[in-house]
Amino acid sequence: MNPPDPMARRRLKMWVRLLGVTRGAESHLRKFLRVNHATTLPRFDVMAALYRRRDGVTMSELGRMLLVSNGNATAVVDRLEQDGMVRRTQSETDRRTVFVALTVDGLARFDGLATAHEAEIGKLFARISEADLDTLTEILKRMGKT
Amino acid sequence: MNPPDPMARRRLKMWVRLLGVTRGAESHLRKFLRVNHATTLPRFDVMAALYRRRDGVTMSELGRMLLVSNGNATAVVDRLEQDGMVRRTQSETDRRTVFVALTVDGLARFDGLATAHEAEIGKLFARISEADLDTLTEILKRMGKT
DNA sequence: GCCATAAATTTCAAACTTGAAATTGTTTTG
DNA sequence: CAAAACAATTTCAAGTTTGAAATTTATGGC
Repeated sequence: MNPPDPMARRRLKMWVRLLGVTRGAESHLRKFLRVNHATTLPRFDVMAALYRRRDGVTMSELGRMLLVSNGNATAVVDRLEQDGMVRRTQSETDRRTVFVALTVDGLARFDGLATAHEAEIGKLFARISEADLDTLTEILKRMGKT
Repeated sequence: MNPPDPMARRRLKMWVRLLGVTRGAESHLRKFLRVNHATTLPRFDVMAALYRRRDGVTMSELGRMLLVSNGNATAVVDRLEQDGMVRRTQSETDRRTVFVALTVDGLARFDGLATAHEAEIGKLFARISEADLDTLTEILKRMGKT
């Protein structure tokens, strides 16, 4: 009925592997953040985005950076704001837009988190050879274009 | 304070790329399944797992196959069961364990879904060269060990 | 200026996800 | 056998995530 397409089949196999590796690593990181640092992956992701853009981003930009919906960004930022990790500021020139940025506390908190996170990633992928690592990064970079 | 570790840094860069590519593809697939097939990614994942193991799996196995928690598996299976796509059966030899399997309807439904899904993956990753595809799959396979 | 349209964010309901606790059933061990 | 340890699943509360609808504000054409 459907003409089997060998290339599509191979792409599917790749996708299944990709998903497996990513989910496995995410599980590991979630547990690491929870057990060792009493936080979660989404919170970490938001703080990391705000760390990269220290002078603040709008909610829309934040969602775009993390590839999550607007509603999601609002929810996570709400909780981080309650914890005093981030601060919202209304734009002066456009009252629709809201800037989010790390507070001083948030920045201090993230400093520790980022170091630990990087070290954990280092451990998590320690078994990958240097050659594979570079090849993989290159291919992923090409895939990311668009 | 923290000795910068160039290898860990490179592993982190790779991880950020990996996450970006995976999230992007997941978003695309979610939308595809919703708009064209009125279903969701988690539902599809469960049905795909049950398709691969046509004679049924236990709830624990299902969770392990998909790398999700027990509670999650229960919830998605509950909804699929309500829709008549899957069926639960208690084990005769161990009354704690429950087998889940696709119903006839579920199987028919999945047939269409799987074809469309594979074709969409084919399109989604069409830009990857054949060489990259194989290299990537090999590396991911090595990473998946363990 | 006024109105339609567009843009930024929040709100909302539903679904998904997690991890811990509770339930139920099995196995091991004293 | 009884008790303890273990195993499979469900339940539960909290958090995450989505996409659509609602809200508020800006902008462009008339």
